[in-house]
Amino acid sequence: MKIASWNINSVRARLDNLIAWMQETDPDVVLLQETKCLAEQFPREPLENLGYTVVVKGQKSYNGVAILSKLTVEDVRTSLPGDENDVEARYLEAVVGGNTRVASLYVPNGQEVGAEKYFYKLRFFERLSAHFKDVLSYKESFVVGGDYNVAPTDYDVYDPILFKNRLSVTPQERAGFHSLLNLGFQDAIRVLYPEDKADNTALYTWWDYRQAGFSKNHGLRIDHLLLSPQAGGRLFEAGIDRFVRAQVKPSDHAPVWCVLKQ
DNA sequence: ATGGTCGATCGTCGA
Repeated sequence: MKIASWNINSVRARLDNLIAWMQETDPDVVLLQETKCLAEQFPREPLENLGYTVVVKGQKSYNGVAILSKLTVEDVRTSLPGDENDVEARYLEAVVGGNTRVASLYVPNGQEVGAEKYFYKLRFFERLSAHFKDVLSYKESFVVGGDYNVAPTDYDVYDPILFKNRLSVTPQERAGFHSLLNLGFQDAIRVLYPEDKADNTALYTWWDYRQAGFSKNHGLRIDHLLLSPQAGGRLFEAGIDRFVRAQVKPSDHAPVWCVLKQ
């Protein structure tokens, strides 16, 4: 089972890129973030024509997450518990293929360290921890793919000195991400590409559109696939489809994917 | 250096 996650930065602006990438890489399940449209504006039909069931949590202009699956889809959940006043479309969960629960996650960017949105981001991690504590008690494997907007360590940052205490790398944000690992999740990329052995500059998933970030490889690793212990035991392969970021009219993020046995 | 480049939407916000 191949599961891929991609912050697409508008599914309507990027539909051709999405279809070409899916035809080339043939994932069973795709987790999308920043689809940036209402559910009724989502381009379902061309994706259904490729053989995928399409599940959407939409929002006008901002955010938006989706799950595309060639496998059966059951038990869909469309929001993250813990704040009934939060209407932002950032979380979608479903069971695919009967034995694997997946979630498409778009953690708040945080805007600026200390801003109101920054604290919303930190609270969002607390809500994720509380919800995942529950989900990890279920029988099926659980894979959470998405844009976490956190570079977990300095190995995930092209210039750690420049980035010191900036958004996405503050100790508080990293603690939020790490609290998920402490629940028992594994970071799929780091299981197969450990920090001390890998070419960490090849593992970035986001590059700023501005100042030619991609051509200079000024990147961050902020998109992740977290695997429950059961899912971790099935891990066979993982990678980042960096070539997608080099194409015409790209998203500022590259997809991250993993293959689980069975 | 407080810029720069995108997308949604159409002046400006969010990233």
